[in-house]
Amino acid sequence: MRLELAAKPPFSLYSVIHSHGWAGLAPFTLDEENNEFSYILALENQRVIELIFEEIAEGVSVEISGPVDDTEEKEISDVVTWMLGLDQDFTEFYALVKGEPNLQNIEANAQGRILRSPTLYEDTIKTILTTNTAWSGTIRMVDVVVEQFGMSLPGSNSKKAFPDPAAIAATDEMTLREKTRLGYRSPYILNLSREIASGNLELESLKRTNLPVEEVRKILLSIKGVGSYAAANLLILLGYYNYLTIDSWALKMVSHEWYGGDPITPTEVEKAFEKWGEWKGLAYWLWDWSYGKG
DNA sequence: GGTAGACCTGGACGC
DNA sequence: GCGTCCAGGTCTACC
Repeated sequence: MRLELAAKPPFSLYSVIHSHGWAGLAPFTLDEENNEFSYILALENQRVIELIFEEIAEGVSVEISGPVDDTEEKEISDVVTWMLGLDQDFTEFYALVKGEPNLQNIEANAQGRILRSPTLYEDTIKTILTTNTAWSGTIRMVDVVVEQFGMSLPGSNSKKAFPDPAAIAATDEMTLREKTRLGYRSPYILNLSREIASGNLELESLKRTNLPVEEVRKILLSIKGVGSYAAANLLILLGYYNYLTIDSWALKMVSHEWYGGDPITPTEVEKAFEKWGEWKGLAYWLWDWSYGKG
């Protein structure tokens, strides 16, 4: 079955896919050579399907593995709209950054949407697995979590969906450590899964809350394993751009760009992007780091 | 409120 | 081969 969904213009599936490294993490699959981008999704009724995305003039088309009923179609439509940010509007941001050399062509390339997972739970796990490790380590850890705890796509042993909180909550820390080699991150992942599975933490409600950004950040920071960097990353995925994802890379880039390579602190990074106000997180995210490119 | 030091793991690097 | 270092941070104890 094929589903066509409209996006607020301008839209570029390529820009969403390449907005950060998420497209390279399971259960996303990105085949640049054959121009194929897909995701294995577990529906609320526990049915596992594959979604293959393709850009069309109005937005995106989604090829779904097998027939779906009306309820499933509505769920898929909502999930894809969230993942690709089809309803997001960056008009104000484009107007604000017009004329900034390091943010040129942002509107022409339809940049601004950041690829999301279907659930904030999945994005939180993945964000925790990016901390204090190389990117290759993140790929390995996400792979093994999906492989060990995800449900299989019917007819395929290799294609699996991202596990729901209950699937991980049911295990114990020793087993999780042995199966996944997540190291000290294991208790963080287990704790988060159990809090959500038990109903103590309604993480997904943050996707549609009216709470001020500071309150949302406090909730995110209350999760073990989520510090200032991880919280800023999740806030950007949620559509709040008030905080910067200040990691070791940010310190290196800003030091080179504005401080002659001298050692700096997060305060200097904040100062460097203060002028972009509530859009500063996105301005930092999309900044053209000539040093980094070299 | 600020800051060392420890933390799992696996890949890169030097010898 | 083997040992050491460290990577897109966070937590905790201590001051």
